Amino acid sequence: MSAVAAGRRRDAVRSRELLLQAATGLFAERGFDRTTVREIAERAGVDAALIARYYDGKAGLYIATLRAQAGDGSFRDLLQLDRLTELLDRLSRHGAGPILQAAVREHDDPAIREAARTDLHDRLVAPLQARFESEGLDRPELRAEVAVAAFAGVVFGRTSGAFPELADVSLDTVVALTRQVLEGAATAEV
Amino acid sequence: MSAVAAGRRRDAVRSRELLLQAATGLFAERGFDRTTVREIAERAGVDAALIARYYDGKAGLYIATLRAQAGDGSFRDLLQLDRLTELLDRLSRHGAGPILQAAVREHDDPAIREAARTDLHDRLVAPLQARFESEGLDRPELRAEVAVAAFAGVVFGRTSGAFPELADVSLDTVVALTRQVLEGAATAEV
DNA sequence: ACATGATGTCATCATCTGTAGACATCGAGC
DNA sequence: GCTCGATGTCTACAGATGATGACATCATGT
Repeated sequence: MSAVAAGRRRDAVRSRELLLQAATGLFAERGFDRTTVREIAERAGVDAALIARYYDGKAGLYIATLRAQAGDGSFRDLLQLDRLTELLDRLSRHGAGPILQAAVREHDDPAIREAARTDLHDRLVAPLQARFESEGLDRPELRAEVAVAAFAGVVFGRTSGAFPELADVSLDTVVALTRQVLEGAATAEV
Repeated sequence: MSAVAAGRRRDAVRSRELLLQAATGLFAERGFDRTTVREIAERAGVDAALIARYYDGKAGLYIATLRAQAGDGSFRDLLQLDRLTELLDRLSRHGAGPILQAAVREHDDPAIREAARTDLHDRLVAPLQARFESEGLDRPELRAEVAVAAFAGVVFGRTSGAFPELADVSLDTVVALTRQVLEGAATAEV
């Protein structure tokens, strides 16, 4: 019988997937540094040594979660209301995720730095930049970067415990506020 | 001869001060977790064991740096141009510092969490809140929190390495952009 | 059925980190 | 000059962490 078709008790593909999902959740909740390979393995119900085997270590697994997230959504820009709403909702609930974390903290591992930087740019900065360009604004990339940075600040602020009001407010309200903050990056005279 | 008046070879006050300064710099550059007591001691030119003796451990030293910064500046709000300029300048140069770091990441130690939260509120949120109140805006505290969170995002974005344009741009330009971002939090309809 | 590669498990290592305590040395007051 | 508290230095420990390799077990093709 084909191994792929049957529900195998030993299934490398499945183990990889379990690790990837567990890692995605934990990295989003606690960040890269504060997450241990043993925690990931425990949540995945898998032995920790498999991280080294299948992902060449913790850093490789982190990059894999980046790559996985990279394909999960559209590339619409943050100023489209549904996009902003969806992102704020998901990120407030499950944690900021590896891409936004790169906006706020530099990683030690150069491979991680580069992968995160690329993803952040492609998924969040570039779409906004394109919009600003099409609107004829000057310095579109700079404006897009500022907007994404401010967006990251709001997202982290919602989960950091430092802003009680911001943490408790309704999604719609945060969306309205954040939208106006992003507009600020577009309308500033530079 | 009085011990305090003379330049003593053994001087606890001086050792404490050296540790505090070294810790302030390192915590700002790398954050709490990534800074080790041995690094702090080395930069201070002092033995690491003195951290435990004089500050009751790493967490105590961190809180001491918070307290020290708490008294170093005025309590003007971020929308005063000179205040915004001064802060953006300093934080871009020396790193975000412990207070803003609390805006973005939750600390493990409850004592640290509480101290950082209080300082963040008193020094940044409350002044903005007062301004918004005096302008007759609704939800002044929420607006102030959003503004500070966005501000933190911009500051971290400048040093995270993820935003090349933002990192390189002149101080005046960042100030103009950030100011408009903060205004967004004030003008949004909620 | 058997050989072989794939997959999983386990024990262990090397390193780093914060902390504590023993010990040494200095300096002020008598 | 001596004593004793203050200050500094050194070693070591206990826990955590990422990584590694040896070994066991399963599944597949023949």
